[in-house]
Amino acid sequence: MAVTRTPRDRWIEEGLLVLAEGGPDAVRVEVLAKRLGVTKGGFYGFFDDRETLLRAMLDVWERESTDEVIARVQREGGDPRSQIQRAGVLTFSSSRLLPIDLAIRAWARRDEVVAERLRAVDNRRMALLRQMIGAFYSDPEEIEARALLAFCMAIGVHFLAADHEQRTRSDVAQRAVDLLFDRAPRSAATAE
Amino acid sequence: MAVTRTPRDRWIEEGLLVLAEGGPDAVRVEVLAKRLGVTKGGFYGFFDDRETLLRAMLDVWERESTDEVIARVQREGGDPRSQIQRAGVLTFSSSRLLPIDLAIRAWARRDEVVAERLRAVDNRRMALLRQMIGAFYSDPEEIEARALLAFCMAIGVHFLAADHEQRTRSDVAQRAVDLLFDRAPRSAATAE
DNA sequence: TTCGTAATATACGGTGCCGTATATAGCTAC
DNA sequence: GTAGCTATATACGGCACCGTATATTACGAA
Repeated sequence: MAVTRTPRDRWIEEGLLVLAEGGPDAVRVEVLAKRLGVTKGGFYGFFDDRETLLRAMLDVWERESTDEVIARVQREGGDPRSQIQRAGVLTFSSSRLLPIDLAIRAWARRDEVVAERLRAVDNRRMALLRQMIGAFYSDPEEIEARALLAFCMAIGVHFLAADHEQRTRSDVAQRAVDLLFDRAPRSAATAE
Repeated sequence: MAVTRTPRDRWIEEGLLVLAEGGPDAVRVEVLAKRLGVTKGGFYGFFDDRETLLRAMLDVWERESTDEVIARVQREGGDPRSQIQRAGVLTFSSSRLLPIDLAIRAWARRDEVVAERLRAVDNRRMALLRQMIGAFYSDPEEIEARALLAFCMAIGVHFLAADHEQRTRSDVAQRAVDLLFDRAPRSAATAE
C-alpha cells in the first residue's frame, strides 16, 4: 500500500486557508494542489468533486467552532463565567478561526445551505452569550438585547472601516464593551 | 450615428446588482451581457477591461452612498437631528444600497484598494453618526463608543444568523437600540 | 434613398478550471 | 527482489471567461 502524501485533511485545511483569504470562489481544486505542491491527481480519491470539499470544509469549521471550543473550555475548567468568557476569546480572537468565520458569514449571505449551517453555529454561541450575560442581568429581553449588541459588535468591527480620529479602534471598542455592560469607563479594566 | 442600446450606466448598474447577489467574483463581462440581453461586443467600448468596470462600480456606489444621500437629506430639510436620522435610513434601509454595501464590506476584507474606498465612505458616515449622537451625549469618548456600537449593530445584524427563541430579530434589535441610547424600553416608539 | 459611422454581433485564440481516464512510481508484503 | 497495490502524475476533452479583431446592422445626415 503506497503512503498518502497529501491526506484528506490537508486538502480541507488548505481549502479553509484559501477560503479565509479569498472567499469560496477562490477555493479551486487546482489552486489548492499547486499550493500543496502536488497535482490534483489525489484530490478525487478523497472527494467526489469541489462541492464535496466545500461541504467537508464546513464540517470541520463547524466542529472546531463549537464542540472543540466547548470541550477545550470545559477541560480547562474555572467558574462558569470565565469559561464562557474563554469561549468567546477562543472564537473571536483566534487568528485561525476568525478569518474563516468572517468569510463564511459573507458566503452565507448568498448560499442558503451555508446560511443554515451558520445559523446552527451562531445559535450555540448565542446560547453561551445569553448565559454569560444572564449572570449580570435578569430581564430576559434585556439579556437578549445585550447579547445581540455584543455579538454584532464582535462581528461588526471586522466589517467596519471607519477611523476614530485621535483614538484607536481598540480603545473605542473597550469603552463600548464597558458601556454595554454598565461598567465604569475602565480606568483599570475592572477585572470581574 | 447609431443609437446606444446599452450605455455605460447599464453595465455598471447590472454589475452592482450582480455584485450584491454573488460578490465581486461573480461580476463577469459575459454574464452581464447575457443578463442585459446583448453580447459583450459593446462593453469594451466603454471599459478597458473588467477591472475598469469594477472601479467604475465603486465610483457609483461611493457617490450614491455619500454625496447623493447627503444632498437628498439636505434637500428634504428638517432639523439636524432628523436629517441625520434620515441619512441612516437612506443608507441602511435601502434595498438597493444595503446589499451592495454588505458585499463591498466582504470584498474589502481581501482587497486593499476596496478597503481604502470603504474607509473613506465609512468615515463620512461615522462623522454623521457622531454628530447625531453628540446631540444626546457630551463626553467625546462616550459618543465615539456609542457610535461604534450603533454602526456595528447596523452592519452586524446582517452577518449574524442567530435566532432569538420566541422573540423576533426586529423586536430584539429595537430593544438594543433603546439600550444603546438610554431610552425607556419602548412602550410606544418614543418618536424622536 | 443612400452613405458613413458608431454600436453591437460574431468569430477567434488563449487561459484556467473542471472532472475523467490512464500511466507511473513507490510502498509493503511476500 | 519482486508482485501488487494505491497515491499521485500526466494527459485529455469540455466549458466559461477573457480581450481582440472583424463583420454586420441600423441610425441620422446628406
